[in-house]
Amino acid sequence: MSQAGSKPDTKQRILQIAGELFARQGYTATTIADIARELGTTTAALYYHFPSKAAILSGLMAAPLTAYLKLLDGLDSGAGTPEDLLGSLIDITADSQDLAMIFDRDPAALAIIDEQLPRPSREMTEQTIAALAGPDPDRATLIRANAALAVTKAGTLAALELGGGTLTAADRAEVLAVALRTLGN
Amino acid sequence: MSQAGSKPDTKQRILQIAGELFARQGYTATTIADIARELGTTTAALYYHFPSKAAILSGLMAAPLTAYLKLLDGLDSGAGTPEDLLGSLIDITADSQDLAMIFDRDPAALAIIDEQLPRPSREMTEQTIAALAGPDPDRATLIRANAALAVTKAGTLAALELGGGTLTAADRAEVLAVALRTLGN
DNA sequence: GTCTATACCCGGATAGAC
DNA sequence: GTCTATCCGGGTATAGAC
Repeated sequence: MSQAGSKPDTKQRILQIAGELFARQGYTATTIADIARELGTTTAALYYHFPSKAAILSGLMAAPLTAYLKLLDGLDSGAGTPEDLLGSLIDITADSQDLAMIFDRDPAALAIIDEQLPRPSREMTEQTIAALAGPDPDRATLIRANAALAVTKAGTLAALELGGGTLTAADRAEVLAVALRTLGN
Repeated sequence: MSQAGSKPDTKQRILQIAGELFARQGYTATTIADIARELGTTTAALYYHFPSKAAILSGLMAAPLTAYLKLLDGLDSGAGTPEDLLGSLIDITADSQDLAMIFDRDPAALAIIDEQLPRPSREMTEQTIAALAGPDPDRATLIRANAALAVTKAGTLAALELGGGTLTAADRAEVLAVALRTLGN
């Protein structure tokens, strides 16, 4: 609860700073000292707000990861066209921003995340590919599914950069169209 | 020159082992001890063959990096259709295998590579995108160029996995076709 | 060319005062 | 809630014998 209105409480500032640094330098390469310096305090002060470096990463990942898990649950229930799925993936990527980069980048970070995940992230990716590829896919279809998934990530990140951090409606539509075309039709 | 025929000299074995480990765990996360264990010696022995961990990475990157630089030089000379370029990118990715993953994965590894590169890798990527996008690209074209580049990487890696480490002619053709379709035409 | 032993540094984390 | 001081572990790298 703490203060009601303004104060951008320290916890949030830490998360924001860490998010940027992790995205730019990677999780492992970013030190607690880096974050503290940017925050304007000492490393010890950080540990009042978070019990560990891994906890900061978790705090950062919690929301997007929940969204992704929810999306996958929806897949089991059958519903959803490839277009819906690709669109959701674009939105999750855009919302997370920095996170999208960490996700399949720093293996050390992945290991930490995997620990507190109902199922390994690897399986989550495979399930996504399977949903995109449809039943009984041949090699070419699997390749296209992998390619389409890569397009949602790379395309969204490129669009975000072009838009200075925001994903415009037009750019979103373009990324989605390209991803669909990559997938096959 | 050392022994003529058989002996898979230690230097090469180290490079091979390191390549696999770097790809699987990332450069930073892989310790000299990991490599030594796999090699069946101690860490000290490694330093007889390589002066540093970074040197191992460099030894691994030299060939594919040269190929990539040469490819970019060709771009300046005007020649080459997008199809040629995408095809070359697929081949470089397939040849390097492990390396493709390290490339834009571990930022620490990137920093090491950048040190001994005529120009920063970031510029190299930008030049590649520019070549794919063509002159005076609009936003949509830039997004597609980024997407197509991502497809060559993700598609090739997926195909390699399906093929158990080898890129079949059919798979190569499929990846290329998909990348071209992603690009626009 | 490989070993044992160890120096050295850096990063994460803790203790306890203020 | 932040500080100073410090511990501790792990990882790179070196010294020197064999």
